[in-house]
Amino acid sequence: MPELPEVETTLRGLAPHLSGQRIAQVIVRNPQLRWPVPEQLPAILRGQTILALRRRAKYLLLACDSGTLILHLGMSGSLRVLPENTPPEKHDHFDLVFSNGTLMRLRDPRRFGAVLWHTGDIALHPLLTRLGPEPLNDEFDSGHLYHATRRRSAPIKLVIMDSHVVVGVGNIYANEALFRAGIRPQLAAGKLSLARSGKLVQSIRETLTESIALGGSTLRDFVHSDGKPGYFQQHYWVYGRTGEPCRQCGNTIKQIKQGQRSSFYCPSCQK
DNA sequence: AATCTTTCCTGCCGGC
DNA sequence: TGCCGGCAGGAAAGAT
Repeated sequence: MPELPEVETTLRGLAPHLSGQRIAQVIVRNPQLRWPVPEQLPAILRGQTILALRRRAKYLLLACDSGTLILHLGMSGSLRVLPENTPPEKHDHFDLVFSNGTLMRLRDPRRFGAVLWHTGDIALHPLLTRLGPEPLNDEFDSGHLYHATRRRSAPIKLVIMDSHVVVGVGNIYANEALFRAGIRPQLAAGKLSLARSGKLVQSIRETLTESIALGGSTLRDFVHSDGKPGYFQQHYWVYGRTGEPCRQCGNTIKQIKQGQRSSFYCPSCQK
């Protein structure tokens, strides 16, 4: 499911096909996503050029002539570039059709994704203003995490998944990063030492960076792909491995529930 | 029927 | 008393 590495991979796959393209037509087959796709959007976007693409948290931002198109993949969304006459399938809700004969198509079976439009400074959009730092930027460091966790009784796993603390850490990578850092998911965040904050920051960075690198290998198939772009198999240390032996020490991986989500950890490697 | 995925929102609680 | 932040729980759709 789209976590930050998948979104970053999608961005890198889309960028060469979309930047500089003129939008000839916008097709909204089902506007009922997480929020309704703005009714005026097709009229607004027609004739505009995509100037640049970037990512903030798990939002894809397409800068156009008069504003920014905001895309979110939710839990099940995917984007791909196709020839413009490609027939849509059941969950294909939104197309940007370009004047070069291609289109960008959003498929989202569970419809928790979003297509929104913002004029003016994109950093001021309500969804973006209160976000914490990007996990791969320098401002996300041991001091930041240490300060963000002081006097917090919530489990550390929930705090690193809090987008006000740091963006882009979803359930899979939260579990993997905590294993890598040797920290139990249920540790009260306020009890994390400065040194362990640094270790966790580094672990989050490495976990995401390795996953993005893995995703890069799928870029070749981005256009005309039948598979899900940016969705790749990988070798998890703990995620989904309940009852299996720890790859590091051989003890049994445990599963618990935190904030209605599954957490996985090795009771001997993580303290 | 339960589970999984993201993230915003509601409501309760305690502190000042 | 009112406001604030922290936190738990709930909600959305569909495949399995």
